[in-house]
Amino acid sequence: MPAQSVSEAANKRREHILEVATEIFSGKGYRRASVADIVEQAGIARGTFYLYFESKREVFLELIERYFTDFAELLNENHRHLGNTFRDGGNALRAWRENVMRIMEYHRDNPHLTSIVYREALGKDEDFSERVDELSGFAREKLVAEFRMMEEHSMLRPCDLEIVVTIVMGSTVNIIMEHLLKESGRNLESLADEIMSYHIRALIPANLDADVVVRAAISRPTG
Amino acid sequence: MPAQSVSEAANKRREHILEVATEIFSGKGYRRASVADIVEQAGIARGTFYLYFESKREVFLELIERYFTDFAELLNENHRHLGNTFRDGGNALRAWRENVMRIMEYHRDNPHLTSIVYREALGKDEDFSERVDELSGFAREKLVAEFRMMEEHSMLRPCDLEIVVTIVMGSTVNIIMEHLLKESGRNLESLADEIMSYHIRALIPANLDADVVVRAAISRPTG
Amino acid sequence: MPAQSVSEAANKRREHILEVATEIFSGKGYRRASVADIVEQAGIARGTFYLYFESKREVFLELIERYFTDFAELLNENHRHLGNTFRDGGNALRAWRENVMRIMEYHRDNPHLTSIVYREALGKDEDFSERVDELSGFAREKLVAEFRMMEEHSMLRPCDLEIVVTIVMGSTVNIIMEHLLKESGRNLESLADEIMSYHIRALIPANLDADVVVRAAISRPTG
Amino acid sequence: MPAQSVSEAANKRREHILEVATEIFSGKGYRRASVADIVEQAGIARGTFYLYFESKREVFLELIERYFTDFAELLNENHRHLGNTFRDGGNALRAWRENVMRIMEYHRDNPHLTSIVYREALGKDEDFSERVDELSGFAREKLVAEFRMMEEHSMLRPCDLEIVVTIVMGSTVNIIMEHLLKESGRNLESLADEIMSYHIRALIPANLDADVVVRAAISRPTG
DNA sequence: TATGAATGAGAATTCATTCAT
DNA sequence: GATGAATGAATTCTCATTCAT
Repeated sequence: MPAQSVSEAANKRREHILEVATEIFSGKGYRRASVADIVEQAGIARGTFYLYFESKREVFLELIERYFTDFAELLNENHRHLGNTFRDGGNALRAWRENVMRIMEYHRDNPHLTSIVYREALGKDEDFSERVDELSGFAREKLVAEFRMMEEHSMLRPCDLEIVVTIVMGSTVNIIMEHLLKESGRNLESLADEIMSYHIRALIPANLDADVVVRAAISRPTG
Repeated sequence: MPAQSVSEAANKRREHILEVATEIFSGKGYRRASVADIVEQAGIARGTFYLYFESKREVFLELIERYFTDFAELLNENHRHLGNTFRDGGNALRAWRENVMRIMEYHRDNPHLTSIVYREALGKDEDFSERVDELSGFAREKLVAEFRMMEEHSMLRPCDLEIVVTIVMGSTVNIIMEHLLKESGRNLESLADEIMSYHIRALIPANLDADVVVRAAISRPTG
Repeated sequence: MPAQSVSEAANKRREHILEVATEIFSGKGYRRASVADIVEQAGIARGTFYLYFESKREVFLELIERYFTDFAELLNENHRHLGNTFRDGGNALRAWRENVMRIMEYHRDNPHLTSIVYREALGKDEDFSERVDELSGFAREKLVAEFRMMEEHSMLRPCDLEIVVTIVMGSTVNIIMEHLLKESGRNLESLADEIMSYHIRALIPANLDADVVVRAAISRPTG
Repeated sequence: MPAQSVSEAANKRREHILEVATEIFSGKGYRRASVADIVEQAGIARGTFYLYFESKREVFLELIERYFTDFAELLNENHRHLGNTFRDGGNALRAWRENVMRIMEYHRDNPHLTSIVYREALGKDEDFSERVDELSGFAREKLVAEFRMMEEHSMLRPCDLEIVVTIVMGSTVNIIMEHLLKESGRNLESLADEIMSYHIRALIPANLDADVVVRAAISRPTG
C-alpha cells in the first residue's frame, strides 16, 4: 500500500507536470517555453523534472501522443457508432452528426492541447510533424472507411474520396481553430447543423432532395 | 549605369539570400535553421548577411510579408475577376473555378514559402502568427465579399456565411498542404473540378439542379 | 546548517568571481577583458558566471558600486571623526591627518579596485562614468562640509572653497595613483606628513605660524 | 603646384578626419566610437579613412600624440619663460602664474582633446596609457626642474619635491577637468589667482610673509 | 526521491579592416 | 585617389541537461 501510494503520488506529479507543460507550451510555444518555466510553474526542482521525463522534447511528444491516443480513440468510437447505426438500420447521417459533435466537444474541452498540436507541432523544428502526419493519416483512413460505408449504402454521389476527405478534414480543423479555440460564444449544436448541411449537400447523390436529407440529419427533438 | 548595376547586384544578392533562406527555413524550421546555415548555403560571409538583413527574424518576417503581398494581390485579382464576370453577365461559377486554379497554381509554384507560412509561422514561438492571422483575416473578408456577390445573384442557398467561409478556407489550405506540397502528381484541373463540385453542391439553392450547375462550372473546351 | 552553508558557498563563489574579475579588469581593461578570461581564471564554466551575474557589465558595475560603498563609508567615518574631534576640543588637524591616512590605506590595500575606478570607469564607453561622477560629487560635498567646520573654528584663511576642494581632491587622487598603486616603497606616514604640511600651509590664516601648526599636526609619538 | 595642392588637399582631409574623430571619441569614448561614426560624420567613404590612417587605433594615438606635442611644447615654453625670468631678475612667481594661465587656456581651448586624454586614454584597454604615462613623466620632469630653480633662489621651503609635484600635477588636472571642461563660467584669471595663492602659501619658506608674496604674485595692473 | 548549482555547446550579432571597381 | 560591399574573427549570452548532495 505505501509502495502503491508512492507510485500514485508519482503519477499525480507526472500528470501535474504534463498539465502545466500543456498550458505553457500552448501559451509561449515549444521553443520559447523553457524547462525553467515548467518547473517554476509546477513548483518542483529542475532535477525533479528529469526524474519524470527524459527531456523537454519528451514532454511535448507525450502531449502529442496523448492527443493522438484520445483522438484516435474518439475516431474509433465514432467509427463503431456509424457502423452500428448502419447495421441497425438507423439514421446514419444523424450518427455522423453526433460524431461531429463529439469531435467538436473534445477540442473545445482541450483547447491548450489542440493549440499545441495544430500550431506548434506542425513546425519542422523538432520533427514532431512526423507524428502529427501519422495521426492525420490515421484520421484520414477512418474517414475514408466511413465514406466507403456510406458509398455502399448509396448515400454518396460519385466522387474522388481522397479529395473529399482532404476537404472535410481541412474544414474541420479550421472550424476547430476558428470557432472552438477562440471565444466565439457559438452554440455547438447549430455549428454542427451548419457543417452537416454543408457536407451532406456536397456529397449526396443527385436523385435525393438535399433539403429533405439535411432536415432529417439535423432535426432535433423540438425545443 | 554602373551605379544602377551595383544596386541591381545588391538586389540580386538580397534576393538570393531570401531564396536560400526560404529553402532552409522550410527544410529545418525557423529555430533549427541558423544564420550559419543560410550564409553557408548562400556562399557569403557571416557579416554579409547582416549587410542585407537586420536579423534572422527579419528575413523570416520578410518572407511572410512577401507571401502576404503576393497572396493579397492574388485575392484582389480574383475578386476583380469575379466582380467583372458578374457585371458582364458571364459565368460566375467558372470565374470562381478560375480563381481557385490561380490560388492552387501559386501555392504549387511556391511550395517552400507556403510550407513556411502554414507550418512554421503558425507557432507562437516568435509571434509571427499575428501577421499570419492578419493575412487570414484579409482572405476571409475577400471571400465573404465574394459570397455576398453570389448571394445577390441568388446563387447561394440560405447559410451562415461565417461558417461557410471557415469551411472553404480550411478545405483550401488542406488541399494545398496535402495535394500541392507533397508530390501527388495530381492534375490541377481535375483537382479544381472536384473542389468546385464539392462547394457548388454544398452552396447552391435548392431549386437548381446541382449536376447541371456543376457541369456548367467545370466543363472545359473538349480535350 | 546545510542550507546556510550552501548560501555561504554561493557567496564565496560570487566573491571569488568578483575578485578574479577585479584583477582581470584592472589588468586588461573592461573591454579587452572577456567573460572567457574571467571564467577561465576563476576555474568555472561559462554558464556559471551567468548564474551569479547578469552580464559582464553588471560585474563591473558591482565593483564600482563596492568601491562607492566602501569609500563613502570611509568618508562618513572621517567626517564623524573630524566632527567629534572638534566637539571634544581635540586636535582637528591631527584628525584630518588620520583621515588622510585611512584614505591612503584603503587605496593601498585595494589597488586593483582603485585602478578600475580611476582608469577604466572614467571613460565614456560604458556610461560607468556617471556613477563615478556621483561618487566624486559625494566626496566633494563631504570635503566642503569638513572645510566649513574648519572655517567656523577660524582654521581657514579666506578662500574659494570650490577651488580648494578641487585642488585637494585632485592632488589626493594623484597621490593615490602615483604613490600607492605603483610600487613606491614609500612610507605612508611620511607621505601623510608631506601632504598635510602642504595643505595646512596652503590654508591656515595669516596670523598663525605655519611651522608650529604643521608640527602640531604631524608630530607623532617619538620614533 | 598641382601636385602640391593635391598634397595640401590631402592634409586638409586628414586634418578634417582628425577633428571629427576628436569630437566623436570625446563624445562616445574610444570603443563605442566606430569607424562608421567617423566616416559618416566626416562625409567620406569607409575605405578613404584607411587611406589616411592605418587603423582606428592610429587615429586615437595621433590625437594623443598631438596633445603630447602641443603640451610638451607649452611646457617647454613655460620652462624657458621661468628660466628667463629668473635670469633677468624678474618676478618668478608671476611668471609661474602666467605659465599656469597658459596651461589653463590651452585646455579650455581644446576641451575634446583634453577629455580624450584624461578620460579615455587612461584605460588599459588599448595600452594608450603607456604613452600617457610618458607624457606625464615628461611634465613631471619639467615641473621638478622648475621647482629646483625656485629652490636655488630660496623660494621654496624644505620639502619632498616628488610629492609636491604629484600634488601640483594632480590638482592641476582636476582643475582642468572640473572647471575648464564643464561649463563653469569661471573667470580664468581669478581661477589662476586662487590656484597660485594655494601653491605659493604651501611652498614658500617660513621667513616670508605669505600674504605679501601672494599679493605680489597675483596682483595685476589695476583694471 | 528530490534538489538546484554547475555545465558547456551553440547561436546571433558586431565591426575593424580589406580590396575589387 | 576614392569608394563601399564584403569579410570573418571575436564576443556575449542562453538554456537543456547532469550530478553531487
